[in-house]
Amino acid sequence: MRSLGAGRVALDMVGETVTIAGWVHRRRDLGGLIFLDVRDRSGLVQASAGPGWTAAGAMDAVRALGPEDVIRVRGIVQPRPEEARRPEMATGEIEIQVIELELLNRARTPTIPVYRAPEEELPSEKLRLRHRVLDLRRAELQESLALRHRLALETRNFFHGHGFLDIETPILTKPTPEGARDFLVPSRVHSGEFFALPQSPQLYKQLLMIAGFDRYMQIARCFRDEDLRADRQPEFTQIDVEASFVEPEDIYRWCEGLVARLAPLAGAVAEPPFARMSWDEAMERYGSDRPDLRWTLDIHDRSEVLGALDFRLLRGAVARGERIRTLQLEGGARLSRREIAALEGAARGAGAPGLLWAKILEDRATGPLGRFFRDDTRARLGLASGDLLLAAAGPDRITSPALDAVRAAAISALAIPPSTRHAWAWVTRFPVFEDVGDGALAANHHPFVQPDPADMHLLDSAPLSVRGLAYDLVYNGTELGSGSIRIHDAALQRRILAMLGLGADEIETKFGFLLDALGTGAPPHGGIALGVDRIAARFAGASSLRDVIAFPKTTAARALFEGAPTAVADEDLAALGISLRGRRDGGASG
RNA sequence: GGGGCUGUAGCUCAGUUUGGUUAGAGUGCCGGUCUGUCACACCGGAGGCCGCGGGUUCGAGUCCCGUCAGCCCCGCCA
Repeated sequence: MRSLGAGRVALDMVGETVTIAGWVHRRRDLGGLIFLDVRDRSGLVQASAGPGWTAAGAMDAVRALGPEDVIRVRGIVQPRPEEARRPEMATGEIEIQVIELELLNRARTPTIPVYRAPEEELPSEKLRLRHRVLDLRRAELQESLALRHRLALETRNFFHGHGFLDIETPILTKPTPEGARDFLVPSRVHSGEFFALPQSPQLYKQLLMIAGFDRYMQIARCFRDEDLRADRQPEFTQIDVEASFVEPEDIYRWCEGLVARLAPLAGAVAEPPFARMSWDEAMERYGSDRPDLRWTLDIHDRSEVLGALDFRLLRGAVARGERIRTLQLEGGARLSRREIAALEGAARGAGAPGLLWAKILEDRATGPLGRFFRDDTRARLGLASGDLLLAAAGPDRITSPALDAVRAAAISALAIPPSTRHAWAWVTRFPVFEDVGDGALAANHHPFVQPDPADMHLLDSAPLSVRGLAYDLVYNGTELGSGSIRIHDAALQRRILAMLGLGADEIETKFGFLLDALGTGAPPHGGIALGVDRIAARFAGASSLRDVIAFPKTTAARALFEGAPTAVADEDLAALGISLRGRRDGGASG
């Protein structure tokens, strides 16, 4: 139907007759001479129609074209006149002189424009999602989805090259008590019973290890029925990896090798080995388990110096066993009161009661904290004239997130240049448990993380101090992946589940199949899952996952194009043995 | 579940602070002129449930209450 893509027409084809097919991107009608930009996935090319080379009938057809009409053009590749060349465009040196034009399909005037003038705003996201086929025709989204394809292809090739098998796991699975809410799927055959869509293939990949598959990978769709964010969709895609007889180092090596091959596909850089940092160190130095290491600015514990000042608030904090932690900003004294107040606002927004500060001037220190400085305070803190000291006092669970937020705000306010553009890091040794109050424990990650053997003696006495063989891959402050070595011992797995508050019966009902499998001779194993949507969004420079997903959901978890979810007919529910409680919307449709 | 922002022509937005005659602009669309345009240019025209419902008022795009939708955030979620 066509001889090549519109964007592939090139200068060395001058004189050739070509046939292209695509959409009318734009038409410029000069009267006797008409120019068309013809677009397909490969790009744009200008077609010109004029009486010297285009028959009268074709001329009329060109005159009648509107945007997004689908056409086929046969013509001769010609160089443009000298003064009409556009070297900045891929096909700007040439044009196709129209001999023949066929209208393949008429388009109604697009509700939202595909063509966009320079600096013209995008239509609202609501309309972009409702008219997604038009939005997807834009070069940016075409390129984002093409990037996703290249990432997926390279990923499969990489793991294939390392002996991994791509194995599919079920979409209809067993509801899990832990973690996120499940999407439930009613079983018609077993009325009153439900499948769940997988939150991840976690248990299946462990079962595959136990079954002896050694090295598994899958680009897997995952589902979590939780509220959305710009970086969270109810269905998302993971590069899911698991291997047997491995240690964390093996996983790091594979992931670093993978990322080093993926990054160049998007013009990013990843140079292994990546930085390593324990969770404790990340929280201590950056207040976050996913620190943005493009900036080296870090947090210091200044309890000793600041707690000794005649400042009741700080003395009290230290007396309670709390700490005073600071960020010291070189040149930060140039910030205005208003700008510093914005930093304080960042701290408050993250849950801190406030933020203390001191401006270091030539001969003195000012501000609510600077007023209390002693003669030697400045020297003991290593502060220089022009610096700004920001301090937060309190328990770490308050000061860490607050200083993390302040750090980001300060970097932005002072326009501190990053020391690198691509900061990759492993954050390791996450706590196995988190405190959910009243002495109850929850799994910090999931209940299958292998506790560090060195911490095993703390399991009963100080479970919150137990670190796991768990690790996150962090890129520029975004968590792109998360994994761990798993528990392969049935007794330990049972013990951990019990610590999480599950009764013996519940453990058997919910996890009996796993424990049973572990008892059949499970190899030591571990793995990781990398977020494809996040990787693609980061690499494509997209601010939202929606820009790297063909048909994403809105923040209210709706699909605007096709209109899902939707009510269903009563008879369909009846067949599933389901009746709805209370009112329901009228628009039931089968 | 909670907080914030937004909703006016097909699209992008003014107008809402301080209620007042006929709600504007750009672009797109329709018609016309135009042989080197590429945001073509020029002339003319059509196009509005001011998200929806209620209230206050002589009078509501504008004020109040409710509601729906989109986006951002907290909770939630790795």
